[in-house]
Amino acid sequence: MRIDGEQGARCRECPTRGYCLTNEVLETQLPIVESVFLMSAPLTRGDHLYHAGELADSHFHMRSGVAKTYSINSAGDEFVTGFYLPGEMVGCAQQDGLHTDSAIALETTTVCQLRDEDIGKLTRLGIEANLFKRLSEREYRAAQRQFNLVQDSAEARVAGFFMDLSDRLARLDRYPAVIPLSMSRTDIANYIGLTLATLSRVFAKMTKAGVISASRHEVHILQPADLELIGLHAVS
Amino acid sequence: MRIDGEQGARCRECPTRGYCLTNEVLETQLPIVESVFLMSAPLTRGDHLYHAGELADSHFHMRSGVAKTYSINSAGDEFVTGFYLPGEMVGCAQQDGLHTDSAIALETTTVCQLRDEDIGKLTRLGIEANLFKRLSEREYRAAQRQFNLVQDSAEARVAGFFMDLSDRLARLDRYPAVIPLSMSRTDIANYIGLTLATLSRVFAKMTKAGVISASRHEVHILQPADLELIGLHAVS
DNA sequence: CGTTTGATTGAATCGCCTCAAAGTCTGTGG
DNA sequence: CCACAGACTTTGAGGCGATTCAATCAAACG
Repeated sequence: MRIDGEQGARCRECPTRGYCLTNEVLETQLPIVESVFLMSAPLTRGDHLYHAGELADSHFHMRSGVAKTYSINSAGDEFVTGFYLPGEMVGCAQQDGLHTDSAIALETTTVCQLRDEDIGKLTRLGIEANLFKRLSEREYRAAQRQFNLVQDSAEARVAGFFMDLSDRLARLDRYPAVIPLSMSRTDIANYIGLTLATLSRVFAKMTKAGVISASRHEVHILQPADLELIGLHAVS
Repeated sequence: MRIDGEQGARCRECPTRGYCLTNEVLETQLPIVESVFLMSAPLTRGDHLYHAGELADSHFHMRSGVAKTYSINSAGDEFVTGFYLPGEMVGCAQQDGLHTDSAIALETTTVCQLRDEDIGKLTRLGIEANLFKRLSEREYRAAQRQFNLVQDSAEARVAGFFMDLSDRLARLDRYPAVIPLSMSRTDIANYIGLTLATLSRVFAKMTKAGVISASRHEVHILQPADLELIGLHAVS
C-alpha cells in the first residue's frame, strides 16, 4: 500500500517552491509542472510513503515535513538509510522496478509524487541542468557520508551527522545552528552505525565540552568550528 | 589537468556496448551518440581522469579497464570513494560546478567523456528511462554500501565488498565468482574503512575457512552463500 | 498517577587499531 | 638468468574504544 498524490501540485503556494527541482521553471509554464506533480494529502507521523518491495513507478519530492527511509535485511535488522528535508527527493533507490527501501513520515509531511512516465514532460521545460545538479550534489553528499562512516570514531560520526543536516538546512535558508531532530536517538544511532548507548555518551561529552546543547527534539550547534574539527578525526 | 576525449566514440567496436547508458539507442541514431561521447586515448595505470577541484563540465563513462575515485580531506587523509568497472559512470560527484573527488586509472583504461551541455542531445533519443534506471541502481548500491559500512565487523565489510563487485561483474555478464583486484590491499582497506593489517587478517581467516581463495590480483569466491551470511552479520 | 516508551549512565568484554617486524612479490639492472 | 631493491603484504603482541548487558532516570500518554 502506498501513498499516491491526489491532485495537481499548487506550486505558487508551496512552502518549498524556491528549493524544488522545478524552481527555475517559468511562471507561464507552471501549469505543466502542477499537472505532473501529484500532491499528497498531509501525512502524519508514522505514515508510509511507500514500502520496500512495492512497484516503483515514481518517486517523491518533499514539500514539507521530515521523512526517513529504512530497509530491513534478511536477518531482520532495520537500517535507517536516510533522512529527508523539504525540497529533497525520496524513493530513488530502486532495483528491477521495485523500491528497495521504505519511507515513513517522522512528522506532518506533504510530498509531491512524480511518475517516471511523466519525467519526459519535465525535461522539455529545460530542467535537465537542474536535475543533474541535484544528482551531482546527491552523489557528493553520499561521498561525504561515506567519509563519515569509514571513520569509526563515534564522535566524528556524530559531528558529521550534525554538519550534514546543518548544511542542508542552510540550503533551505534556515538557521543552520539549530537542528530539529524529528527522529529518535535510536534512529540516529542506527543511521550512523552506533549503539544508542554510545550516541548518548557522545551527546553528553559534546554538551559538556560546550560544542552543542541538546534537548530531545533539537540540537544547538554552539561551536561549529570545533564540531568540524571533531568530524575530521580520521583513522589512518 | 584533465583527460579530455579526443574523438567521437566508436560504439560499434565498443567492448562495453551492451552495458552503456546508450545501449538501447537505435543503430540508425548511433552517429548522434558517437558525436556526443568523446572517446579518450588509452590511459595507463596512474593516469588521472580528473582532479578534485577542477571544473566539472562533464562526466565519464568507463569503456574498458578499472578506475578508482578518491578525495583528500583538509587533514590530508586520503579516502577512496569508489571503484569503477566498464559501463559505469565516473565523475558525477560535483559541487558548485567543481569535481569533489579525483579519478585515476588502475590499469589500462579507456573512457568516454560526456559534456553536460550535450546531455540534452541524448535525452532526445529516449534514454531518459535508461538514465533513471541507472541512477536508481546507483542509489540502491549506495544504500547497500551504507549498510555495509554501518556494520563495524571487519568480516562483514569485506564480504560486502566482494559481493558488491561480484554483483557488478555479473551485470557485465562476467563470471561473478572470480573477482579481479586491480587495486592494492591498501586501497581496499581504505575504501571499506579498515586498516591494512585487519584486512589482511580477514583475508587469511576467510581463506582458512574455505570461503574464498585469494591471490594478489584475484579473489575466488568459493562459498558465496557463506560469504552472504558473513555480510549480514549486523551489529544490532 | 501509573504505565510505557525513550534516554542516560555504569562496569566488563571483545574486536579493531597501533606499532613493529618479518615475509613475499615484482620489476630492474647486471 | 639471477640478484637486488623497493613496494606491498602478512603476521605478532598489547592497548583502547565501542559494544554489551543491565539498571536507573526522564518524559510522554492515557
